[in-house]
Amino acid sequence: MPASTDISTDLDDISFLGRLSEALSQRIEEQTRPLFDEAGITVPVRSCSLLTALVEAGEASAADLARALGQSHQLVIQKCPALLRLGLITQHADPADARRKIFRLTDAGHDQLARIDAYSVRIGEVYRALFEEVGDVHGAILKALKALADKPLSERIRE
Amino acid sequence: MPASTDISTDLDDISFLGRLSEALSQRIEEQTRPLFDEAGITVPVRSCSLLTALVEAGEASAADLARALGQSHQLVIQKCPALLRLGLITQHADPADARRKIFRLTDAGHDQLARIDAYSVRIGEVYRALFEEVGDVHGAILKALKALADKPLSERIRE
DNA sequence: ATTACAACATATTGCGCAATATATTGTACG
DNA sequence: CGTACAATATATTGCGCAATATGTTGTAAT
Repeated sequence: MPASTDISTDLDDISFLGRLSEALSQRIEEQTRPLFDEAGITVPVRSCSLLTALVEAGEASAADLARALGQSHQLVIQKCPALLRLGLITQHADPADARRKIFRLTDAGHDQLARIDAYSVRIGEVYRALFEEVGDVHGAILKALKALADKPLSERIRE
Repeated sequence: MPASTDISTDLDDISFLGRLSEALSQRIEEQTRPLFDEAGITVPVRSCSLLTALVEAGEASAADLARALGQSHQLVIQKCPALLRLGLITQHADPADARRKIFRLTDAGHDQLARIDAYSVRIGEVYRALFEEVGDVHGAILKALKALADKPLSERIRE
């Protein structure tokens, strides 16, 4: 838990938006972890999407998962050991390609995914209600990301 | 730079909002650093507010700065060595209280702050324009933070 | 005065991620 | 063929932060 929940609203602070969105990210993760614990979900919050991608693919290499998730290959590789340790996935050599190592969900992994699925319905409702309360954070952030990708700050500042 | 700029828009992904806001935070920092370099600003993007707080206080201990910034005391302590190395601040023992160590801005620190100040005007304009383009991300995130502080996910999910 | 406690600074450790480097294996082209 | 290159996995390192633990110094209560 952060030492304070006070967030500067000062526009003069150059990095304000970065710090704001980081604060939001932290608060969400903070509040999600205990809920997961309560629901018997041991999966790291940030690896849920990895498991989802894996169950959809049936089996996949780290590189496959990275492509499916839009994450870096190294990041996937770094997440997998924890999931192996938790017994949620297994790793096998690919007989057809000695470079690849294939991941599969274990029964425990499927069980966890089922719990997550059951949970995600409810959580989706909560977020939708939150959005109605405070405005479409989701959409606004997406638009901001797209805008910054299309025209970076370096361009914007020269106009 | 992240391997991909693709962001999942899937509401079913439980941690989607956290990952979205983190992505935004990263993109902003990514794009801000080169601008700083170009403007001769060596200050770590995330320490700008620390310098600002210090110049406003004149002199301050780490605990003072933490209170002013709403950050944890330890975080301030961890940031200061880099600023000392950059020659932007100095550290002195407090003659009145042997527990405290007092930080002050150096001339180089003031110079950096002046550059940042000059920059922050322009950058404020850019952000305001961005908000008009994509909606009030700033305000939406603030509202979401406040809403989650007032009523955490754990409460919301039980309704 | 002594004792307990609060405030402060600091070190250590761990987490999640990025960046870089390296090694291995497959593929395509000369 | 063999040589260059692409793809894959992995280790190492560094950054920014949180959490925890420790030691020191001031303060207040008895």
